[in-house]
Amino acid sequence: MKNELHILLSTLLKKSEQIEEEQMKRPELNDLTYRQLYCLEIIGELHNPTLTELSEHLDITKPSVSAMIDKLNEKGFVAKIKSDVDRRSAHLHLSELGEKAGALHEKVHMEFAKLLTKNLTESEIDILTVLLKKAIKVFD
Amino acid sequence: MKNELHILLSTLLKKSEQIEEEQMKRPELNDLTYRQLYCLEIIGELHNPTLTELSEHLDITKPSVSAMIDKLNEKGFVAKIKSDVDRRSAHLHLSELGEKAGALHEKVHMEFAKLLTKNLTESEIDILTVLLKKAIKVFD
DNA sequence: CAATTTGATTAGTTCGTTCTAACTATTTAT
DNA sequence: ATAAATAGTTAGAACGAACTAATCAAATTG
Repeated sequence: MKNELHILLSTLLKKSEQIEEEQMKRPELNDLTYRQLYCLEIIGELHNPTLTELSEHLDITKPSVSAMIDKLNEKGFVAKIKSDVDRRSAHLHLSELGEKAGALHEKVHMEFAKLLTKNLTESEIDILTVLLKKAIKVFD
Repeated sequence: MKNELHILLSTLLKKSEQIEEEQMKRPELNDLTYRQLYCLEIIGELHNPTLTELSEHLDITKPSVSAMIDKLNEKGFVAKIKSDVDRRSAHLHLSELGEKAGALHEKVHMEFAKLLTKNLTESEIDILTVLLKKAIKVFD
């Protein structure tokens, strides 16, 4: 019995991984790799970071980031905008396409949640919410 | 209110991804890549497949699989055992280390479930189980 | 039995991701 | 104003992951 929840959660997690994989194949993502997508995600979170800032957050060297951004730039996902304040540095801006791609991870989670609540009534959703909120405290 | 569950699930999924990432860094995995780990997982599921079978399941060419297996063999995760029935072919066997690595994904899911139920009472776990079982039917 | 098919390998290529070392351009500090 | 620090780039190397084309050896089939 106790094991049952484990199996359910395992199914759940596998499903979300599967949904993500499917989403990665969407043609507008132009064969983005997971790494490149993650990069866009972080750029979105940091709000137009410089190359150095991005490099620190990704924990890879600046030349690596530079190369990666070049590719994302060629593919039309980001633009490098020279700073007026410090003319050595440039800020990374997501294009419309880049924004969409960067939000994909979050979107997958949302889609997943929507799917998961499809078979539940309002009150069941409320109970589930309360339980998960309690369960999740363990992560604090 | 309705959105709250979405956010909770998003947190949950992110946490499971984070746990997986941490597990990947364990030294006994000997710098296995995600792809290599996945390969071990599939070998485990297929029970000593031949190279061709593995190639079909991974949906990559045989030379690609061959190269990958060579690396996993060097690292001590798999062995190639020549078949007695068909002497052209070899069956892939996981070493003890390979077994453990291949089961990691499942183990992460189990660990996650255990963590998640830590703050819940028995009856709460029961309710959660019922709700998730109902919710999960949407995937059939 | 000869011809074809099949299982696996080898050789060579491409691309992504990362590194270090060395460089340019600009800004800051002595 | 010169020296030191910082932002970013370029060049060159290494590895992983994938591909195609060609080959070898064993098994199957006509």
